[in-house]
Amino acid sequence: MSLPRAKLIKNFPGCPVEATLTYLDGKWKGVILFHLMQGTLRFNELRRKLPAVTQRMLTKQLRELEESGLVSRTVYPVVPPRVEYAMTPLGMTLKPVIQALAAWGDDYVFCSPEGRELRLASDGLRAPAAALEA
Amino acid sequence: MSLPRAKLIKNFPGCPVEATLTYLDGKWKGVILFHLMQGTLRFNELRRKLPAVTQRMLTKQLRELEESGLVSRTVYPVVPPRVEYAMTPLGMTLKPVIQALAAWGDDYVFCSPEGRELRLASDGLRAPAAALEA
DNA sequence: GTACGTAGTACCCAAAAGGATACTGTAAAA
DNA sequence: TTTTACAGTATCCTTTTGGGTACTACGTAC
Repeated sequence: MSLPRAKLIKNFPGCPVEATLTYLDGKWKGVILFHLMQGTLRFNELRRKLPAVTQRMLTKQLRELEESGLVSRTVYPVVPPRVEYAMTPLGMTLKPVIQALAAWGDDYVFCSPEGRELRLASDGLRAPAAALEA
Repeated sequence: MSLPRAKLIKNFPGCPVEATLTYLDGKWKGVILFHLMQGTLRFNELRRKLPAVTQRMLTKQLRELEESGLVSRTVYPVVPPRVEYAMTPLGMTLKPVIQALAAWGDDYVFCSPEGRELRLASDGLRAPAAALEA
């Protein structure tokens, strides 16, 4: 039988947006994907890149990404253990999405230790990120 | 004093991605933004577009979007009440992000009543969304 | 013989998110 | 006279998420 996907999406308008967000959800998935985009990493390498996340949490998020099929986990049967995490081809298709998210964050979110703030470039004294690089 | 934003981001690599996700987080924000992108809506108009969400949840998500400055809420002092929700200029800057999310969802997420599934176009019998439209 | 690095699990707890249900007040329509 | 639409609140409850701490096994370096 054929898959009436288009019909389903018309019954749940906005579903594709929500659907994508479902896979990026979880406190650390965004950052993990961001880092893995730039290359394979071992468990503890990732851990060092995310000092704030606990071992338990990192494992959990990675398992979820693995289950979605966005990230692959390769175990080398050596001792001490060696486990490598990498983006799958499917995961790589997220690149434009991650880039869009990063670009918006760069331009409109002001990140400080006290919290986050959101504003239009024209609102404050601040120039957009592009201008800062110059 | 100048704002050392670039430095902060370098200390929290991946932060811009996470930062953006923070504002899209919440079970219904994606869909709400998706709909408001296409024009102003009254409370109950939105409600009808999202049959699955309760009144309490819709209110909560809208208040959060309002507090972020992404959505505006205009109350007309008439009876019965009339309240309109619209994207702010800041909210409108999210358009490319929402589009990227929607595009990816369209191409790689298969949405069915039983749940969601993720796959590469080449993996299954299914063609990418673009092909279906033809 | 003690400590370190590797990649995790197991167990417990607190906080946040989400959801069901019932209620409000006014005006117009049936 | 009862019902409907509007835009919510209030209260309570369940589920999910996130975090802290301790523990494992193995081999190597000190």
